[in-house]
Amino acid sequence: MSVTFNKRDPIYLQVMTHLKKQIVSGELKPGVEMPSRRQLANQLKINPNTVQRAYSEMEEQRLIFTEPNKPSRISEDPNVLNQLKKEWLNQAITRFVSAIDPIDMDLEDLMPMIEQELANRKKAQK
Amino acid sequence: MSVTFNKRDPIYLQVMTHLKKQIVSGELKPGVEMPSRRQLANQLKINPNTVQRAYSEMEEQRLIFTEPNKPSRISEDPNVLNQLKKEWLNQAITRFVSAIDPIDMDLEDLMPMIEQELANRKKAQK
DNA sequence: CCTAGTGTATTACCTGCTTAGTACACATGG
DNA sequence: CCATGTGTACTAAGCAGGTAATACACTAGG
Repeated sequence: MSVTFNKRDPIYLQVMTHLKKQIVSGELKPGVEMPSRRQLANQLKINPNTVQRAYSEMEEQRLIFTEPNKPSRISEDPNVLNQLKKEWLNQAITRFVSAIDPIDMDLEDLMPMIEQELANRKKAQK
Repeated sequence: MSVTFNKRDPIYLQVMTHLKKQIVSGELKPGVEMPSRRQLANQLKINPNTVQRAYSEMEEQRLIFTEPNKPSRISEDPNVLNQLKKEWLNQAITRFVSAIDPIDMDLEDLMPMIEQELANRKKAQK
């Protein structure tokens, strides 16, 4: 796992977003163990407290759960996971439409640009 | 002009985004006078310095220009304006694709949701 | 002339984020 | 039994960025 942080947003939020993305994509499956706070902090070159903040907020959102003295794990509750995907998708669309709205272009003309960008991503992935 | 600010992002950035949006949409036409720093600040219930910061950054980006002791005005340079639209569109698509990428859905299935959201916006606009 | 309105500049304050340093309870493996 | 690794909690410090208060130079209009 590697993340490139921007300077604007708080690190703990970027970590959360990164993890949520992995949950949505299925990279992080329900029930799977998360890296420990200290491990992840070491890996990302950040402070363990910052990871802790990300984790504890995700725990509040029921996305992960922690049994005493054991590594945190991804939630297995289908409701929670579906809700996450739902909100993730919803936010993506809302933001996109909000950005696209002031532009004088039809949706049909945007499609090819989106497909182009999707293709670029797959290319860069390998 | 009215804006609803979120608490996370700096106000001056939100003001910039708001103004850029208006430029992109054509609400703010080239050469038109901007509201004065104090006026806009008063209207948005924020500090004049915050507006000043937004304005001066937009001036650096050549989106507005200011003759001494006169209200700032929207740029009339077609290159600058086209560049803005280009970047705006580009960013919208990049962000959207980045958000949509981890989701296991085809573009065809997303289209109706986008159109739905677009319709909602027009409805709420009036 | 002088008041009110421009833009501009400087300074100080304040909040939030990050880091660091400890400390504690508990479980596990050697 | 003990060393190590979990999660958790608390405090302190510092840093950076955003915001606010104030003052200044200039212009236009009454």
